[in-house]
Amino acid sequence: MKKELSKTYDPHGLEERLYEKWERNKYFHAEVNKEKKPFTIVIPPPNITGQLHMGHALDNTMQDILIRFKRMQGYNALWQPGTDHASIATEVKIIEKLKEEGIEKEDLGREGRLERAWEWKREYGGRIINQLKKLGSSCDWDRERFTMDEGCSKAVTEVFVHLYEKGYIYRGDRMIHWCPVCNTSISDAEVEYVEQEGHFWHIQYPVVGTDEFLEFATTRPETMLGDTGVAVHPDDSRYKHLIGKKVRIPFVDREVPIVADTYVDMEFGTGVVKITPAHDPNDYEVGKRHNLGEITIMNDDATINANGGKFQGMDRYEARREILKELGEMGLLIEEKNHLHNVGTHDRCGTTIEPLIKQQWFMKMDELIKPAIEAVKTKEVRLVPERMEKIYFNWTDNIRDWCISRQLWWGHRIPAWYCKDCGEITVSKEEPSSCGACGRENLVKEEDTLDTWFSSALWPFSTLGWPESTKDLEYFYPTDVLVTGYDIIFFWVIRMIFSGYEHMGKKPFHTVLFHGLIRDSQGRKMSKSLGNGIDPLEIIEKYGADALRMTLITGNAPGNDMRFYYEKVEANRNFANKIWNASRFIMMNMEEGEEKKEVVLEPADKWIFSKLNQLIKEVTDNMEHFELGIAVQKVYDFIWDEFCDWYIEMVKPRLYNFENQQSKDAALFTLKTVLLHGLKLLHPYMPFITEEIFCTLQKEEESIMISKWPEYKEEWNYPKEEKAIETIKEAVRGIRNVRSKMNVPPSKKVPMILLSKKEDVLEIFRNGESFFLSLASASQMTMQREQEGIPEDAVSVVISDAILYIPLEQLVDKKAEVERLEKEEKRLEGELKRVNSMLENGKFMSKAPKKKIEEEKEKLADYTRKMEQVRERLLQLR
RNA sequence: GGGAUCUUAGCUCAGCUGGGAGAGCAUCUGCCUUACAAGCAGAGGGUCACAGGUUCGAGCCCUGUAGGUCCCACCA
Repeated sequence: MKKELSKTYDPHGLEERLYEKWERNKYFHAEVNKEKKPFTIVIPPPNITGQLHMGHALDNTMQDILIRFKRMQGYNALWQPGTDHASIATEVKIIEKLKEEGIEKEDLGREGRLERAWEWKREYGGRIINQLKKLGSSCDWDRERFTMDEGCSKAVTEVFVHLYEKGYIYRGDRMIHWCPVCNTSISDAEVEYVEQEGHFWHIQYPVVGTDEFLEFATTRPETMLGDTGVAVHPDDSRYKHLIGKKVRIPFVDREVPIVADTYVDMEFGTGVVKITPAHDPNDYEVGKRHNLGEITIMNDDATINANGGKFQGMDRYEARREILKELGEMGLLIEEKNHLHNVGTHDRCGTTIEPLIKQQWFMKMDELIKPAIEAVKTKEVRLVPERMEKIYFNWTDNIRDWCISRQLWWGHRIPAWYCKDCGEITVSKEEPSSCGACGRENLVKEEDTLDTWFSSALWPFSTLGWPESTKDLEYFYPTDVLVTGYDIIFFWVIRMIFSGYEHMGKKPFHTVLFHGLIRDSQGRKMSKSLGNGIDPLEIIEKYGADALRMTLITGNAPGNDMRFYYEKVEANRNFANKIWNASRFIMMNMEEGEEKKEVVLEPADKWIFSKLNQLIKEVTDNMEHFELGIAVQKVYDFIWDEFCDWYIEMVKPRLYNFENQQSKDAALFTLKTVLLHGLKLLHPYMPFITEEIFCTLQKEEESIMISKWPEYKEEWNYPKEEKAIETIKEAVRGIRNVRSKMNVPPSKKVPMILLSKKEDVLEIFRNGESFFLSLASASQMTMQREQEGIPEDAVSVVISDAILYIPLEQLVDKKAEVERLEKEEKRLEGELKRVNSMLENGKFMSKAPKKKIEEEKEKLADYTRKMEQVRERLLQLR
C-alpha cells in the first residue's frame, strides 16, 4: 500500500503525532555509552511561572538544532531539561493567587505558604514543558530536573557548606540593595538603572556658631534625617574656612561635622554634599573614612522609622514632600531645579531600590572569579560571538561580593543555625543538634533563602547527579555548548563558569552560544506593558512549529537582535509547502516494487549530486561553527532553486518517457536520494515536515532523527557534468530572457539553432536537447558547426563558445537587436578591461594567490570567447 | 563618563578569517506549463552612512566624523 501525502502542507495534527512518536520511541533519551562520544547541552531552565515567549522559542530552537545535528552525526546527544523555581517571580504569583482567594500570606505561615507553592509547581510547572514540546524540543524528558528537587537542593547545601568552610561565604553588615516592595535584599545584577525626570533641591544648613549657611543640592531631601555629616572638597576655597565646624540639621536637631573629602566634585552643584551613610553607597564610604556614624531612618517598607522624629510612619515620598514644605516655610529651601538622573530600580518589579545597611550573606568573589577570567582569556571557554568577552570581562574585572541571601521563603533555606545562647553560627549539611561553639541545644535556623541564581549556577553538574559521583557526571560533564541570551551573562553564565571550576575542577562547557532579543516589527522589545508580544504558540498553531523555527533562525547571526515579521513566517510556511509538494511529486512518480537496479546516471543527475555534495560540506562546516543562519539559508536555496526549480524541471521529460526505462530509473533514484539528503540537512531546523516526508518516502525507515547525517563523498564530485549543466542553465536563462523581452509566451514554441565550432560544446548541447524543448519552449533544436542557414531575422543569445539563434520572423527588429548586442559588447569590454588590468598588474601577479589568478585567467578566456561571438554576429547584422 | 554594536535594494536583514554586491517581502511584466498560484518565468532597484588610511585589491582591516540601539558606571 502506498502512503500518500495530502495536497497542501498542513502541520495540524502532524506535529503532535510525530512528537508523540519520538517520545514513545525514546529517541530523546541518552544513556551512558562508552562506545559513543557524548554531546551535551543543559537547558537554561525556564521559570515554573513561565509561559513560552519568543525568547524561549529562539533559545530552544537553537539548542534543538545543535542537539539534532549532533545526534545524527552519531554523538550520544543529551539535552538535559528542567525548570527553575525562580524564587521572587513565583512567590509574587503565589501571593497574588492567595489574595484572589482572600488569604493574606501572614495567615498561612511559612510552612503553609511552601505547601501552596509546591502545589502551584505541580499544577503549573509542567505548562512550559508542554509548550517546549510543541516547539519540537528533543530534550531527554526522563531526566527532567527542578532546581529545588532533592538532588539540586543537596548540591546547594554542599556548595554552601563548602564555601562557608573555605571562608568564601560570610555573613556581615554591608550596604545592600533593598526592594521595599518585594521586601528583600537583591544583588547588584538585579538592579536596573532607569533614567528618570527628577528634581535637584538646593537646601541650606545653618553653620553652628556662625551666621553662615551651607548650601547643598540633593535629589533625596528626605534622607537628611539620617545625615551625619556634610562634605566639601579639601581644596575648595569657598568652604575651606568651614572645615571642622558643624552644621545643624533641622527637624532632628543634630549637629554634624563638615568634613573634607576628595570624593566631592567642586564643579558639581554647590560643591557641598550632605552625607547619609546609612542610605547611600558613596556616603557610606565617606562616612567610614570620617567616622561619621550611621543612622538608619527607614523601615523595610521604606517608611520613616523612629529616628525620623515627627516624620515617623510616613512613606519615603510622603516624607520628602512634607520635609520640602517645611524647609520652604523655614526659608532653608533655596530652589528647585529639574534634574534628569538614573535611578536604581528592582528589575523584577520596577520599584526604586533603597540602599540599606543590613546583615546579609555574601559570597566572596575575588578568588572564585579568577579561573573564570582565565578560562575565557585562554579560550578554554569560547564565547560566540567573541565580542561578548568584553561584556564578560567588564563584569569580572569589577566584581563585588555577591549578596546571596534573600528575605523570601520560596527557595533554598540557608543551612545555618544561630545559637540563642552564645550567638554563634553553625553551618552544616545536616541539621545540627547542638551549637558548634558552646554545645548547647538552643538553635534556631536561618530564615533567609538563597538567591535563585545560587542553584542555577550549579545546574550543569547538579542535574547530572553531583554531589554524588555518578556515571552520568563522569560521562556527560563537562557539557558542550550553552545557548543563552546575552542578557544573563552576569546572572548565570559567569556564575556557572566559576562554580564549575570550583566544585568540579573543570569548566562547565567549552562554548557559549549567544543569541539576541526578538523584537517586534518596529524594533521594540516585546513586553507585557506595551502589549506587543507575539505568542509563539499562536504562530505554531497557525503556521506550524517548523515555519516558526525557520523564521527565528534564518537571517540571524549569533548575538544579534532580530525583528519579528509575520511575512517572514509566511515565507517559511511557503517553503514547507514547497518541499511538501516536491516530495509529493516524487512519490507520485515512484513505482511500486522498484528495488535495487543498476543505475546509470545522466549529466543532470551528476550535476545535482555534485551540488548536493558541496552543500553537505558547507552546511556541516557552517553548523560546526554555529553559523546556523548561514547553513539553513544554503539548504533553503539548494532545495528551492537548484533542486525544485532546475533539477525537477529537467527530469520531468524522463519521467514521462516510457521508452527509456533506464533513464527514468536514474532520474527517480536521483530525485529520491537527493531529496532524502536534503531532508536530513534540513531536519535540525524543520524536524516535523522532514520526518513526515522521510518516513512516508521510505516505510522501512524508523525516523529521520536517528538517521545518519550526510557526509561529503569524493565520488559525488562531477566537475565536468557540473560545468556542462551550468552552461545549459546559462543558455536557458538567456533564451528566457530574450523571449520575455520580445513578449513571446511560453506557449509559443519556436525553433532554435545552436552554432558552435567546438565539438565538445556541441556535444553538451546535444545531450541537453530536451532541456531546451521543455525549459525554453523550443519546438526543435538544430545543432551545427557552420554558419549556413541562419536567418537574418533571428535574435541571438551569446554564451561561451556558442551562439544560439532564435528566428522570430516578424517579431525581430533588426535595429533593436543590434542595439542589444552592442550593449552586451560594451558590458564585455568593461569586464575585459577589469580582468586585463588585474592580470597585467605585476604586483597582483606576484602577490595574489595562485587560485585567484587562475580564476581570473579563466574569466578572461570566457569573456574573450563571448566577445568574439558577439562581434561576429554584429558583423553579420551590419 | 567608559564600552559594545549597527548604518548594505523601497522595508527587514545576511554577507563565514579582504578577491567582481545577496535573500525574503514589496514593485513591474508575462504565465492556471498535469508537485506546488502558499506557484512558475523574467525585470527594475544599491557611490555597502561620510572622510581619510593600509593593500595589487576594502562592504569586510585601521583612524576619524555623524546618526541610531544597547550595556556598564552613577555627580550628591
